[in-house]
Parts: sequence; structure tokens; C-alpha cells
Amino acid sequence: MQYIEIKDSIVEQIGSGVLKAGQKLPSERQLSESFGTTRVTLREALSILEANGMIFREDRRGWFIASPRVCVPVNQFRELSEFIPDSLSYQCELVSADTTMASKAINDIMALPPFSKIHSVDLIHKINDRPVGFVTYWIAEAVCTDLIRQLETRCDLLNIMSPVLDLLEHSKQISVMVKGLEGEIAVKLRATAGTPCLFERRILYQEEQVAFVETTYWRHDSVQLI
Amino acid sequence: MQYIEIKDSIVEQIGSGVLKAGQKLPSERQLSESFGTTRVTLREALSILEANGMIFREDRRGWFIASPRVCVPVNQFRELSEFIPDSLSYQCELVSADTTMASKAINDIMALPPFSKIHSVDLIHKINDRPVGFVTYWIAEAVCTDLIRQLETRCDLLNIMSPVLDLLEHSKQISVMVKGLEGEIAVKLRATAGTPCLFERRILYQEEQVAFVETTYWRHDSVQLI
DNA sequence: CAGTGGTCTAGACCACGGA
DNA sequence: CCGTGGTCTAGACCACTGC
Repeated sequence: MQYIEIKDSIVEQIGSGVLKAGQKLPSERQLSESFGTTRVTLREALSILEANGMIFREDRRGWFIASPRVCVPVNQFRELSEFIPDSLSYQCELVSADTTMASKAINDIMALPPFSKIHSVDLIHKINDRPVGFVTYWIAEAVCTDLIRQLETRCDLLNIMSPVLDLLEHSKQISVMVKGLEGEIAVKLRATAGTPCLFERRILYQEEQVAFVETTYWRHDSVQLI
Repeated sequence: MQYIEIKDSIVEQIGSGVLKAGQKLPSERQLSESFGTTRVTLREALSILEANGMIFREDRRGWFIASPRVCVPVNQFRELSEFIPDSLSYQCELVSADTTMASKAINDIMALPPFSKIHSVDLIHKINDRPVGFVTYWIAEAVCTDLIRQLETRCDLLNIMSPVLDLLEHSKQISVMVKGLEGEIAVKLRATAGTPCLFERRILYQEEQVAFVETTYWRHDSVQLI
């Protein structure tokens, strides 16, 4: 199995420090020539490293060396920024935020009464300018009437909502699994369709009713849930 | 993108009930011919379905339709058997169990005093006769001196240790991430090297010392952590 | 033993990223 | 506009599974 040797060779280069976090690998054609093989076989080797989170791909941009995973708390509702080591930069990008009638997809999870309105917010976590997490919030309007306006000037949604979240904390439901990225979310995370990712969903209840849903797709090389 | 159409076509077949959970797909050569394409492109489509946990691969055995994910509690130390729906069968297979001096790999995590002995136990969770989880336990000998002997007749380790675990529960450390399967574990889970899996580690402390380490590699299509 | 999946070759074209 | 990664073709051989 030639691709195992290629993989090991690249692992060694990373371990020895010749290849550093964030650095771009040479082009697939160059690499396959260096290893005396074809692109198909080379890509097999890269896929294994990708599955292990040692390298990652940005769609049509190439392959890069991954940084060590950032720890993300799954049981606390705290801003990700608090968990980023000083050596890395962090930025949160607001993708969209508005208040609308619940769609079918939302109602499948929230089971709201007819004509309920919810806040729907999408945002992206960026570490060292790389998008690593795509988050969607669905929040019953009554829970935080002023949310959208506040997001116009800041995007630390969990901070904004922290008083509310503290109240709801007692009945939460968390779910974590692996999913493949698809569609808009894949594009926003600069991933190709089908890239496996870590999927996390947190639901908070208020009087038996779903009040708060957070859904995050994490680039799996970037985070570790704690 | 031809492989997207192929993927969608298979998704539809699964949705419509023509393909049922556990069922084997036709051979890659047959499928690629039906779709009028090559094996490479067909495998691209299958890989996306695999990343989404809709189908899974058993090394050299073929492709199968996945069952819905089983919920696995990550915050409680309860036997998996309690969480298996009645429609599925569950079995726990003891791979190895013995008491030895801690190796380097173990000490990197447990940081034990010199010459400490630990119980080292490997076991496999099987659902419907399919191995879906490979678990390794490292347990300080003093914590449960009689463990190995008890495992000779039963393999519900968490039940056996439940009184101890209840005592240690107050200081636990949990970590979840995606990893690629490799080596013996890949073989035992009938997976090919590099298959992404859900990796879970739970550590319990006793008086600032690591007393209990549980490491699980889950086939990602099979489980959802809650 | 037949057929399968795993691995590999040697090309090709296209759309997109970045200069 | 060049080079890149994404996609695809049409084969091939081998080791293993399951009969």
C-alpha cells in the first residue's frame, strides 16, 4: 500500500517541523511527481491525513497543515473566544440575522404553536482567518425580543443571551455526531461537499417548550469538544 | 457533478424503502454499470453517503445501508446495552484483559508513579453482529483489584465498576473529536484505514491522580452522543 | 474458485483561485 | 491568464471473502 508510505512520509515532515501549521502543501501534481505516483494515489494518502485532522483542504485552494485542535466546551454556553489560545486569532462573522415565521425545518425540531415567530441567526467562527464553524441559532422571539437589534453592533450572541441561557440551563439536550458537509454550509466553510465534520446540537427548553436551538458544523480538524 | 446525481439517486432508493437498513448494496462494478460510469466516480458518490452515515463499508465485504444512529450517553457511566432499541441486538465482546505495568502510551495520559500497575481492558460493542465501537480501559489497579477475574464471566465493565465510578464521578474530563481509524482497531471494526470515526475519551480522577481512562472509537454512522 | 473490493496507472477536461 | 484542484475515463492487478 503505497499511499500508507506517502502518508507516513508526510507525517514525518510535519513531526520534524519542516511543515508548519497553516502552511500550504505543494500542488498535488508536484507531490505526486515527488513520490513517483499518480494524483489518485497521492490523494488517497492526503485523505487519510485529512481524516486524522493533520491536514485540511480548502475547496480549490489546496491542502494545508492543521493547527492543534481548539477545545470547545459543549456543556457550557460560553463564547468561543474565551477558549482560543493567545497564539491564534479569533473572529466571529455574522452571516444573517432576522426574525421570521418558523419554517418547516425549524418546526420539525422546535414544534412551535402556529404563527410563532423566531429569531434565526447564522454565524461563522474564524480562527486565523479560516472559517472553522458554522452556527445556526433558532430562538423563540419571546425569549429575547431585542436580539436582532443588538446583533447589529456585536456578534457575541451567547454573551448577549447569557442571562436567559442561565435560566434555561436546567433543561438542556445535547447531541453530537459526524455528518458530511453539503450545500451552502460547505461553501461557507470552504470545504468540498462530503467532507466529514463534527455536528453539535444544543437545545434548551422553557416550560416543556423548545426555546433555543443551536446547531454547529465544526471542521473536524479544528476542534475537540470537552 | 455526476456523483451528486448518483448519490441523490441512492438516497431516494433508501428513502423510498427499496433499500433497507443492514442490506448490502450491489457490487461496485454492477452499480457503476447501472449508472453508466466508472468505479472511481461511483465510489465518490458512495463516499459522500458514507460521510453522512447513510451507508457504511466493511473492509472487502462491500457497502451496506446504515441503521438509524443509537444514542450513547457521554455524561453517564451506563452500559450501552441500556440504550439499544428493542429492534436491534446487542453484544459485548471481550478482546483482552490483563494487569500489567503501565506502558509509555498509558503513562503519557495517566502520569502514574513508577512501577504502578494497571488493568488494561479492550472490548468491542456489537450491534446486530456488527462491531461499532472499540473501547480501551486503563484502570489503576488499586481502584478495583478484582476486576480482571470478574471479567472472566461477564463483560459489563461499567456495571462491575459502578460503585467506584459513582465515587469518582465528581471530577471527570470528557473529550470528543473525529479521528481516522488505523491498524488493529480499524481491523477489529472491519473498517479500512482512514475511515473517519467518532473518538471519545473519558477520564476520572481520584485525589488529583488519574484513576480511570476510557477511550472509544465509534463507527460514526452508528452512534450519536448525548 | 469466482467475484469482490482495495489499490494503482496514465491520462483527460473544466471551472475556479490568485496573480 | 496560468496553474490548480475537482471530476472523470478506461483500464489493470492483487488479496481477500464467501461459496
